[in-house]
Amino acid sequence: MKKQGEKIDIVSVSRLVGVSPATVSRAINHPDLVHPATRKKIDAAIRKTGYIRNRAAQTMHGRRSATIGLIVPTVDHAIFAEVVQAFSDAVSEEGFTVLLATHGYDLKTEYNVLRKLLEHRVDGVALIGLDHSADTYRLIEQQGVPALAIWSYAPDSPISSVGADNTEAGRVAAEHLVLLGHRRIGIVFPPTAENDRARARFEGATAAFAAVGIDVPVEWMGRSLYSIAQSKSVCLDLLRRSEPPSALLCGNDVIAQGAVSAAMTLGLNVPRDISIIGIGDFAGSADMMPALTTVRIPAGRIGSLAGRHLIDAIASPDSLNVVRTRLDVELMMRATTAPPKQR
Amino acid sequence: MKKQGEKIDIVSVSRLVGVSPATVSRAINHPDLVHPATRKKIDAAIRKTGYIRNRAAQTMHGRRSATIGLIVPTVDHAIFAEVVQAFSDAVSEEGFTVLLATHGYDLKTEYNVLRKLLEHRVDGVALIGLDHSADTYRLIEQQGVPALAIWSYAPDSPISSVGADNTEAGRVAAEHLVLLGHRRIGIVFPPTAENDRARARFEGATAAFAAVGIDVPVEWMGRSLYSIAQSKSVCLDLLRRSEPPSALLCGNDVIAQGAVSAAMTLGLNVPRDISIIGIGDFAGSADMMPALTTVRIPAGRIGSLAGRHLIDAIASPDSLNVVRTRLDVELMMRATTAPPKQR
DNA sequence: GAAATATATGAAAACATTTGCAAAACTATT
DNA sequence: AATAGTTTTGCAAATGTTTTCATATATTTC
Repeated sequence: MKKQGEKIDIVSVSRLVGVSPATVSRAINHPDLVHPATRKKIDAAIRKTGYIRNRAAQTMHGRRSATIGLIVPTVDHAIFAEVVQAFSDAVSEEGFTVLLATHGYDLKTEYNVLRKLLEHRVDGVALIGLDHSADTYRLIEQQGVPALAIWSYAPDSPISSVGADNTEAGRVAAEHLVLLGHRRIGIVFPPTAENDRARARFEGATAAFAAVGIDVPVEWMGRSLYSIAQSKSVCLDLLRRSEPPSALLCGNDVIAQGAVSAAMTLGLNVPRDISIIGIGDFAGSADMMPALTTVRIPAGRIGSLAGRHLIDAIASPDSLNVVRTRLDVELMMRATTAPPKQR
Repeated sequence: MKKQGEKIDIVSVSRLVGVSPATVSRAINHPDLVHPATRKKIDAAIRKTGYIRNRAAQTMHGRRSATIGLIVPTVDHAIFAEVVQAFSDAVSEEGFTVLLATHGYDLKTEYNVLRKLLEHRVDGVALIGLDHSADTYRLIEQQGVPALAIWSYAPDSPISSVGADNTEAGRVAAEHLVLLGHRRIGIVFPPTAENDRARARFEGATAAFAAVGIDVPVEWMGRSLYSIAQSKSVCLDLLRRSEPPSALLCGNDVIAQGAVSAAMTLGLNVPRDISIIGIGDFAGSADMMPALTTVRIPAGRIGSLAGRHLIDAIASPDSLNVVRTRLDVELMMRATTAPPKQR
């Protein structure tokens, strides 16, 4: 259906113009080094032949691959959607393309996809959070590839990071409930084993409760993955107990949405009968009914800042020092929290 | 911090083992062609040196790049999250890595990102839907790269496709409302100019209405991007009219969520006072309160099927025939639709 | 134990580009 | 018109790998 025969590479273009391949290369990569007239002829020939330069050859020569690796746990939920989009926009603007890989919250898989990205000689790599296997950290160090942790801030992170302080996010959520007067509080979180974001939030929250003498009994602690359906069923169990809590602090907005759904299913009025707070402020949280009170993590800003920082690191490979950027979280008081009912 | 000096390539590995580079290459790519003992020594050397093979060199040699381009309008919303994840999983399983690019619903940008992906010599490329610029189609044809349209099914698509019949989705939604007895119906859709999915749904719906003599007046036609907030404000306007419709057909679930939110804000009971139906069945639609009635587009199945089909097409470059795969849509009757109130 | 076959390895060309160096072609200065 | 300086171009080496072809070694068969 098409003439496969005519592969057009840089030398066929150069022949067409009557000039050396080197000049064509320069016309593309350093246009100011070639005579305007020649450049014009070359541009015309490129357009005419439909020549598309081969980045692989370029990469092989030792130049940049113009790709950046982005490794996220999943892209299936709202959680990372915004940060992935913002990051992708930021690096695309500088001519990079994103190599995307997901690991489904499995750190062993994460190591393997990192290897795969390195095979493609990505110019830099961004990971979510700071919980990674020792192998992963070793590989990054050993290959000397610019790396960046997105989403978490920690003053002692081993690699550069751009993110919010999740401990503070947990604390802010907890203090909001306390300030409203709640003392009988349940918390619903995802597994925290290989997830520093969730762990930090959990610790921030429980520390804040402990500081005012509130103790969360184990029967009010729910465990749910990032799924509305699962969270709903967990919260249903929790709220059906004879003495349910008056407020629920949820590890993120998805879990909180499940909690709201569970409460409404049981005929409870949110927030009159039960207060619910999330963390994250995902797209949609502001517009659900009732609007979700939550602690905002500025995903868009984190993503684009991360993209820019990583590109900076790539541009100046000499400065190998770790830079940590911390973005503020913000309490978004909306309609799912209120003072507890008098009883 | 690390010895940058020692770049480890295939020849340094081969030297360490005392064997030729060719043998190392074979040990990696065709292990059965090398003696077990040699292979073992090579594996050890690779592990010891931390050698990571260079796909760029491999690509340059004319082999596969082992990358697949995926171009979506956006990854920011729930809309494409599931399909992107499923697609990525499917192709990763076969050793490919995804080069992700977004164009923000702009077909000119789409053309440019396609070019960028071709520079990286992707082995195949997947696009969303069938509305693409003439330049885009020409480029695909001219470069002879296996291409696949995801998300739309059309019997006459110029390239292979895996998707649902969006016309039918629109029709199914419309007929559900008609069957319930609604005749005063509004519809809220995104711009349909460069979006064949939305256009087909719109046409399917209006055709179904016309077939039973229902005419949707222009003042009951809302236009909203895929944003809950925007949809809410559009629906608020629409529902505040003196004679509001008894049902709303929404272009997708995000818009429907905005509609539900608007209705509740106005103190209307969904579905008693107004029925609302979406299209898509995104994650979360089943669990919102009330649960959204919608027409299910099987995003996960579409994504993984698309991944597999594209890989098949890459594996057998000879068969250049177009194959079109059509997945069924399904009405998900949930809690946001009911017969109209007697009046 | 020789011949025939199968297995394992190496040498070298090929892939498409970039860039340091040198030569050539201009321009400016006297 | 000769010299010096600047701009533009070409040559050729280099990049890291794979694969074809040939050769060497091991295994089987008689």
